[in-house]
Amino acid sequence: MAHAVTIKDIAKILNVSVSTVSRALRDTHDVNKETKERILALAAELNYKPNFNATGLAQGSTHNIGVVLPFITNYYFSTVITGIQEVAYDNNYNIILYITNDSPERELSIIRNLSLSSLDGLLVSVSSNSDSCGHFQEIINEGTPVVFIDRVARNIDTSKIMQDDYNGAFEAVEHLIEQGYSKIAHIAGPKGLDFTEKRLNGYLDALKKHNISTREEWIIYSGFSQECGETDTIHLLKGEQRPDAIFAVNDRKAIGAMLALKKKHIAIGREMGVIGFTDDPICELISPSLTTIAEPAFDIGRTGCELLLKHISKKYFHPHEVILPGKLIARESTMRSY
Amino acid sequence: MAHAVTIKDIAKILNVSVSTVSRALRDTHDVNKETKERILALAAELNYKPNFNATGLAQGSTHNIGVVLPFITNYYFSTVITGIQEVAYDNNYNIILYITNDSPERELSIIRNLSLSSLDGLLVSVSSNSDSCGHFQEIINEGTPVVFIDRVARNIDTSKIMQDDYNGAFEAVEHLIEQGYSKIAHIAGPKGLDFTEKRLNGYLDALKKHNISTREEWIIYSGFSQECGETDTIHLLKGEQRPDAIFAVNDRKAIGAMLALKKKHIAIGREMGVIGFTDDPICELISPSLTTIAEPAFDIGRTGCELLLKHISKKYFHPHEVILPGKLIARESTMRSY
DNA sequence: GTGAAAGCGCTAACAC
DNA sequence: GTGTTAGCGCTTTCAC
Repeated sequence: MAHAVTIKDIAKILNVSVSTVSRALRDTHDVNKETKERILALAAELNYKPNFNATGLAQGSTHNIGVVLPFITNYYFSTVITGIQEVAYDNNYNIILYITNDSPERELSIIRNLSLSSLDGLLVSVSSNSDSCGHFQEIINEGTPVVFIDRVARNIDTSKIMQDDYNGAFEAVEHLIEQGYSKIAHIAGPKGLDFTEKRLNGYLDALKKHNISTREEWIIYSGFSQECGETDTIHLLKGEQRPDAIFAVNDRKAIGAMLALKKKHIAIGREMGVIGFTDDPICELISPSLTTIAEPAFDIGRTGCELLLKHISKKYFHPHEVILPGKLIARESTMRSY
Repeated sequence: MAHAVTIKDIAKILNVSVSTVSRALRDTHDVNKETKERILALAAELNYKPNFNATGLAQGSTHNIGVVLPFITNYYFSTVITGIQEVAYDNNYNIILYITNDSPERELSIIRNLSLSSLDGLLVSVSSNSDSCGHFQEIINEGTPVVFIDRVARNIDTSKIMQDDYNGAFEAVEHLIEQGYSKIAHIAGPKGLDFTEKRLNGYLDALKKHNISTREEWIIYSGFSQECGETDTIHLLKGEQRPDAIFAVNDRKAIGAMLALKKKHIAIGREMGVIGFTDDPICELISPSLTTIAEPAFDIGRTGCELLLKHISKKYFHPHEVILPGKLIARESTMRSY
């Protein structure tokens, strides 16, 4: 194992003290311009890399940030983490990944076992059903900054990055109206979830703005899965009044809706518009392609990481709440001419 | 910022020396059973957690393993990393993620800038087109263990985890034959890629075993995208002899093939069987659902990480090559009765 | 079986 | 502007 070059080596070769080398390398204090250049040159030549364990020990900081996510095997979270990684890498930070499998118990055990001394900060998206968030507050109290992304803990006073669910839904429904649909149903998520309600409100307000009425039975609450989307749609088709468009709370349910419509030989687009939410790559793969509201997953990761780094570097950085807009991606499933 | 409890604190309280505490905690050397118990009890009570920076500095090891992947926003790699994470977490290792965006330049720059002193080992899946792998050899030479997963660097003597492309393809084609298809085409990847060729050979050998002939124009080399799958299929349909089944090198291309068949109103399953490779979740979402060979993504991650940990703990652990089998998932796209 | 002390690589007072 | 020194939390000889 080749001995890694240290500042001591550089100091010896250049006949200066280690502190001078340290100062030159970090560009702190005044160092004679010429000796500084010599040091920098030699460091580059020897391919010197600082030992993070040592810097960490000496100044109580590591270059690690923890990232706690429910899972990463879907489009949304894997994109979020890619955004985080980009910022972290550019700033010479490592990301340490923890996956909770969306289980509150595992989340708790991860947080409890966290070695805070090896973490400068934490980026977290809480598990669903994680009702108590005391464990996060504890960490913050102990001095480790935490930034929430996407799934935030309401009651904790720290920075949060979310997407604009309300306006995304509003825009989705307005798009349907513009395309000439007027009997618009909403297959929603379960009642009582924050972002589900925001999307519902966006739906209601868009209809209101355009003086379009809805019907109670056109709003169906159920789970997030494709099967739910299918069942909900069958239910809608059986109703007294059949809608001519469906706004689904996410792409999965929209796809379920499309499958149900296909089985009933109802022409998607022409007879019944369908719009989703997320912009999973699958939207483009299916036929007809699915109109949706693209969530700013990558930017959520990036912004979250940038904010966390500010919390880390500035001791008294004030918490920010950032809401990022989504973007309508119009495709075939809402084209009347399709 | 609450002061984290250190072995010094424990030592002071219990009136023993720090070395005794250290020894007790790590279960090394002989420590009086009773004092050891007292130490362990107090450590648990105070919620003592070792400072990885300090242990790392002292014994030249960190608890970090680097993971270098081309991207993580697809099903395969996000599942691989979930597997890695699980093993790492169970063994008290952190994973530090690097994403190359499948760019050889970025890969090189990441590897060159790696602070090896903060990494105990490296798990890597090389970028495509990354022809020179000297940078990995350098790292190994400097004493950091490297394990390759999925996309391996052929010429480097270290552990490698791959999936069984040959037998997966063989099984896929044999499945088609069992279902009664006999004119089987293969839409392959680009020529010259390792795993593409293995899948091609599996295809050829399965046909040979069953004394079924193929035709030169039934084997088409092109890219991995859905569009390529579509184009290839249109090409096949125009040919002199129309095949009655298509084995696609991956699910993406299989989906492209299905889209092309739908446009031509050819019944998938009954008139033309289609089989893919990977088992992307989309296989279940589309209609008809897509038969495929499931790649053992999770196990690849897990096994890779386990192997790396062995390399880290045992100085002279001999390199292993592990080939994990895939699994046939029969769905509608290869049902003649569908 | 246990303690004292040196040292891992680096930073930060403090002197000069 | 630069060197000396102590110390971050832990492990590890080396004594006893």
